[in-house]
Amino acid sequence: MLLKIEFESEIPIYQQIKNQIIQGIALGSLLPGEDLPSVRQLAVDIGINFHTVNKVYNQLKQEGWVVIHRKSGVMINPELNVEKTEEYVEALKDLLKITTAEAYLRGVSKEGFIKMIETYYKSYESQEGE
Amino acid sequence: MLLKIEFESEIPIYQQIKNQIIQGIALGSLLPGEDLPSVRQLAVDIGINFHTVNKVYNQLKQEGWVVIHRKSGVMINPELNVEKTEEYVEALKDLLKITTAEAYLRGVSKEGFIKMIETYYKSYESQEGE
Amino acid sequence: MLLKIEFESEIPIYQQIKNQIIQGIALGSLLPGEDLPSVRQLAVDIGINFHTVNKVYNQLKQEGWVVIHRKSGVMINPELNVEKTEEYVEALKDLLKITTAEAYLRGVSKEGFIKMIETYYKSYESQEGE
Amino acid sequence: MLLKIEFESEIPIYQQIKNQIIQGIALGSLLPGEDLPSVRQLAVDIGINFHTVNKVYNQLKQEGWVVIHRKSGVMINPELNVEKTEEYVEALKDLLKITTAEAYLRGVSKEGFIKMIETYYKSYESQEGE
DNA sequence: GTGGTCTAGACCACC
DNA sequence: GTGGTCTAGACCACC
Repeated sequence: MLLKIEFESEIPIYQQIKNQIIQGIALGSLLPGEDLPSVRQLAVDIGINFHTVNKVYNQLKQEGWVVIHRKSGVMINPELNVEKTEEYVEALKDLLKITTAEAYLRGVSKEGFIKMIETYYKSYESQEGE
Repeated sequence: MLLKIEFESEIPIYQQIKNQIIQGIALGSLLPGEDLPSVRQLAVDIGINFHTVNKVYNQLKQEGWVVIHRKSGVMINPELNVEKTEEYVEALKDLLKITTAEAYLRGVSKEGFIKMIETYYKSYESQEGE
Repeated sequence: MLLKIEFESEIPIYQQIKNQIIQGIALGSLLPGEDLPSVRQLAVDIGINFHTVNKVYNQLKQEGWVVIHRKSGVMINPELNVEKTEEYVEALKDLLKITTAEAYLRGVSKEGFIKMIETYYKSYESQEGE
Repeated sequence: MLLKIEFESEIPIYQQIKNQIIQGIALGSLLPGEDLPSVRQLAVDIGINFHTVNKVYNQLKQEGWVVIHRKSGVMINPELNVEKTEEYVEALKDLLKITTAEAYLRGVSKEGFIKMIETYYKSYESQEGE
């Protein structure tokens, strides 16, 4: 698990970490039940304050991606308790609505857009059953 | 052009306005060359500070969506000077990467995801040539 | 809205604040749509650090009790988006199981226990329809 | 006496053990005068540090649930020296106040709440006189 | 003026 | 050694 943080990015550091962990799970490079570095260790590795990592882990816990154990630290939730809630789908639709609008106007073809989606989905699905 | 602002949303108001204007262009409800309300008029209509509208218009101009004339106000850029820059495509890919990862893990099928994309694209393409 | 914090309590300050806000909602002393003090103001009022209040408000938001608006601050969620999820009911049962066990052994009668429950429920229901 | 510890739970392990022993007494599966496993034995059985078990037993002794003899080990207090102290009742009330408030707001009816209480009490009372 | 992010450091509970 | 809580203070985005 290698995290690449862009400190100059407008995306907050804690969000970048969250994103990469969720992507790691989708890609299969982080498996359910797998340990994550401790709050303090990851902070040192990345070179940030441990509170920032703490915030990430707590949000991931709240959303069902990880479980936190006082003793043994943090691990990817063995039962990945995340769902396709109505709320989530609505937020996804809103995001895609504006994203496709701009993409369309900038000349990204429907086919090109869908091709990207398929590429990413394939990279996740290729992990299944392994 | 009717803007619906959700004041409780976590999306900044200026971003909501930008999004809806870009979507309006994609949907054909805002046509190239069409006038937009003045900064002060729109601010009053929505009930926000006119500095916020000012910021929106300036960003839209910066990105090539609108042109601003001191005399005649703001209009949708007749030549829609927006492009599929490498920078834009990279940002789009990054966004889709994390978005598809979470969607996949939450049980949104590739087909379901693509269907959403197609629906939105159709709503934009149906405006073409009119 | 008057908060009474016990600084010597073993219950964390942020938890005490959360509890009292939820109770305030149940008692009708905090109404949906009502403004809460700003993060910094409440911190000053109580005499604690604003980060502690921030944590409270963010958790309350996450659980659907309040909405946070960057400009106008925090208010009780007008639509109180909290539900009787299976997860919640399970946690409630677990809590009541151990609580009743100890109460029973310490000589709290079933009737006495239920009387307490009824008293609290009445205090909440008496607010309905007002 | 079978203890089920959830290591991923946010409830501390020592608290889980305490809870289950108290519930065992209430349910009659642990009888006054009955021997408990030795500190080291229980620690091995559960797979935890023996200091944790030590802490549990000492707290249970402190509260009057068990007696500890250096020679004969730990047993459920034959005289169950626990009482309905004012302090205990106050803490119970505080707990029920916040618990009912949230339950009420999440749509747990008074009747449903009381039904749960009655179920648990019945499971304890059915042991009486045996 | 409002909340959001990040840093820094102290002390604590659990194990 | 692990995470949890709280304080303190800086700087930022939004409005």
